[in-house]
Amino acid sequence: MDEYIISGPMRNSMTRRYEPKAIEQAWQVVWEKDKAFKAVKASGAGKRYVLEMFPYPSGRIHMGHVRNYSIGDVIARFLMMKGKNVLHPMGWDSFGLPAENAAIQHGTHPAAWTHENIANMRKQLRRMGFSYDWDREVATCMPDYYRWNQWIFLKLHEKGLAYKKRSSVNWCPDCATVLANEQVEDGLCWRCSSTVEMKVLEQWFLKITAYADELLDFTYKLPGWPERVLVMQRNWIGKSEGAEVFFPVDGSEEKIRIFTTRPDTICGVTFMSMAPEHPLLEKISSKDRIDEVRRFAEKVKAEKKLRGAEPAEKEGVFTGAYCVNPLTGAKAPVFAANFVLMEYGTGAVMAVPAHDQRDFEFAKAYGLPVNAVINPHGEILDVKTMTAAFAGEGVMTNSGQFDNMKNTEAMSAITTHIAQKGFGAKTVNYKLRDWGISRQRYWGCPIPIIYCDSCAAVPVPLDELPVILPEDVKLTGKGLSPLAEAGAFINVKCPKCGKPARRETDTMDTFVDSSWYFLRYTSPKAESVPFEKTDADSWMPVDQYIGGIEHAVMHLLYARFFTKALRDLGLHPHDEPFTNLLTQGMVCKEIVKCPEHGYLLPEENAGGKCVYCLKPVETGAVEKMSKSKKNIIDPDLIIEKYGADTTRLFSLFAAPPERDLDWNEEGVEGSYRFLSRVWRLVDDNIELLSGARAYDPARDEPLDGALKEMHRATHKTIKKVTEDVGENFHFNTAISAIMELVNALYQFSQKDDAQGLSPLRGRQVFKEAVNAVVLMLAPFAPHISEELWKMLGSREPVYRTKWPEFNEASLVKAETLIVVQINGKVRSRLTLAVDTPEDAVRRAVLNDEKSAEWIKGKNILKFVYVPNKIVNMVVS
RNA sequence: GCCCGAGUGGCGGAACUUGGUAGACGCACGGGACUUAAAAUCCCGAGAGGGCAACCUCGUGCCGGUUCAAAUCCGGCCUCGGGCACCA
Repeated sequence: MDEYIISGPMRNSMTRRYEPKAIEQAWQVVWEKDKAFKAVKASGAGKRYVLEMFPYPSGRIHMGHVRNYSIGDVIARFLMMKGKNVLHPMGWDSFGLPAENAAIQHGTHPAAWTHENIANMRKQLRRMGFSYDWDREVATCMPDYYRWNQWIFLKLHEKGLAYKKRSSVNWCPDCATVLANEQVEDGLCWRCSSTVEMKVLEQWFLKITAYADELLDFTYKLPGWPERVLVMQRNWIGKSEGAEVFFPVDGSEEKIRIFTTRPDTICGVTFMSMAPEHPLLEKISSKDRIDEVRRFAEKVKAEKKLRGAEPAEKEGVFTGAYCVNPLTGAKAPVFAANFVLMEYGTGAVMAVPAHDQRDFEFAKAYGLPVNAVINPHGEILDVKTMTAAFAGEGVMTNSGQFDNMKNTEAMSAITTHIAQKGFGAKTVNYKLRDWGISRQRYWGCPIPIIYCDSCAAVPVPLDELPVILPEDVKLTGKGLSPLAEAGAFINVKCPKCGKPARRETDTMDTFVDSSWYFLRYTSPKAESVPFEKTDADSWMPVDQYIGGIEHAVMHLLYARFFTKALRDLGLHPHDEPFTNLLTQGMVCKEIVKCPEHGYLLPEENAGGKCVYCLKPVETGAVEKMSKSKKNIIDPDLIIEKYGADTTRLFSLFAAPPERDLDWNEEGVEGSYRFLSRVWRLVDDNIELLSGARAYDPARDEPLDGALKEMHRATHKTIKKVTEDVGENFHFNTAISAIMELVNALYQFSQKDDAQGLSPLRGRQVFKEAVNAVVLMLAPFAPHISEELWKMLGSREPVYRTKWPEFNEASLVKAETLIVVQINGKVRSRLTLAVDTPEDAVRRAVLNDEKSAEWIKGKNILKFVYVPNKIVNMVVS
């Protein structure tokens, strides 16, 4: 065998190369066979529910998934090793539009396409070695899941929290279908580029506004959420307190209802602005103005569509009507104005140009009067010279009995006055709208309602659930929703009167599916309830939720709403679903472009040249990986080349979780190199390691010299990694700490004298450190850890092994480095015994040659000593 | 416009929670060892400028402040990224 000695230090014929593929597959089989990650509630240990946002089964996982799930897996595996009862499930958000599009394009059935994708992605996730309890897998497109969507919908309907109303939707006349907001690009249909119209349709809504206050209040009770997500949710809910006031229309019985947050400015009203589509305009506009008002409304409607988000110039038309200020009796002209939104408040705004910038601009454009009612403290506003509205605080003026009050006090005084006089009342307004869940789509959860000519909208009886989505439908992408053409599905008998009736053909928004899946995971097989109360009670809330920031508002708000609504249905006792939220950054990569062939995939770039025309490529900005920019890396290719452990390790090492991560393959190689280095550390020293047990500071005699230092470094690293992983998710620094320890072990392993591996004690210290490295690596790179752990002679797999503990006494140093500053600049470094008293430190500094240079001939003004750390001597 | 977040070597990032050696760890780079050679591996070097050297000066977006001491705290500004955007 000797002729097969492999070159390199300390290699011998027993050496095994690090071959991730074989190891990883083998351990995945073991974990699966052992049901290693099955969540079982055992008494005594605390529960931890770790959850990553489940994926849409698009067909293949992408780097965003890899990152998201690697983060979750580190947390889950760490907690398992810490002895917690961990629930770590995975499933599929498997209803949605891409399945229908694929069906239309490729002639497959959405169900077949989806199931194939799930099978494929499940395989990919298993290849990554994530610690999921696969027995709890759910797929929202399966009847055993979506029947409970329907059940919950009916329960909400019973409570009046699901209702139907007319509302406008995006409508593509060419495709004859409704489009979601995100499918409208610059006012055009994303598929056929026709101009999208607004169409009024009957839609089902969920009354999320009933929970607006609670959803808002709890944003102040979620310390484990990133502040920016909470801020976004608060903005979205958009609560504002103010007053509702009625302005009678002069010469009419009609009253204009307005909402204002500034009742203090009511005496400064000089005109009224109303949304162009406000229904009252038809009634109050004068005969000679009505046509112009209508034309204006049409024009604004058309412009809104075209422009999308950009704000327009302020425009309006006079309606010919006047309203009467209920407080002052003054008359003010009524305008239809393009900046007033029908959707918010009451669709009508009292205009106070002196104290509102929009009203000010409008007044200037149309030559309307400006009337100041608040003076800034110590100043008097001059409406003739004002160039902008004054929106600050001040003292009331021109407001009759309220003059000389502070405007902040006048707000409530005037509101009270208005209420007493019956002109209006204090009110609260929200930007949050009820959630329209009707989708004219096939691949979604059918809404369990039957329409009967005699009984109207009748809920499907609970015992007839689920309403199964029929499989035999034509998918053309044209005409009506596929369900509307599925006769066998539509035609039913009315559950109430038995007469022929029709089923609802709309399906639910897929956000409904994802609003409670975390509850279903607690008892995924429950057959008579959406989830068992006892299971939800004990596993919920999710302790750590991890996902992309793109869900900051929609999904996370809907999930919070459902949690509260289901609580109020008595299904579980929790107020909030997710105690801690981690929003991970995007995975980005440099864009590569060929002057002739446009964006290039990484594999189309051969050493800086386009593979098609050999022209030099241009490299652009680092941007989020996307198919359209072609800056994507297929996780499978990376796993194939380097293994899952390397893929995981790199995605955790290259950046902290919240920050964007730039993908670069050299970095991946670095991670691979590190794992190989750990492998060799064990493999090259396997005989030494098998011949020794680990040093145990609790039982064994104390160490000194290099052995003590090695031992101390081990425990220092355990402390650092435990904190970084367990407390603040600083995975990148945790990994770098392990790297440092490995570097130190390489140094140590090369010392074969009494200060190294020569004495048995040295080998025991070495083994203690190597054991710690392997265990600490386990959450990041679990396969190699298992393999090395076995090589180190353990009979128990890592997943059943406890996380290493650090020993406080082992951290204690005999000597410490004192940095010496003179006038704030580092001039010397002294190594002194720990806890050397201050006067001894002072003497040491004065005796120190380097320091003395700088002190010589000067007066010592001050001596600052931070124990065991630093000295700063101020001299002059 | 408003609200967040971030600016540190050639690059990703560390130190910011708790003011105390700025640049850990990794990548890229340079040097050495091993090799017939290469790869791999192991070791060493490296913020910038100056000096033969010991060392010195400067240095965390900019300006100022607090402090014995500031990347870190405070005030003002600049740039980039994100979110909201006529919300009455």
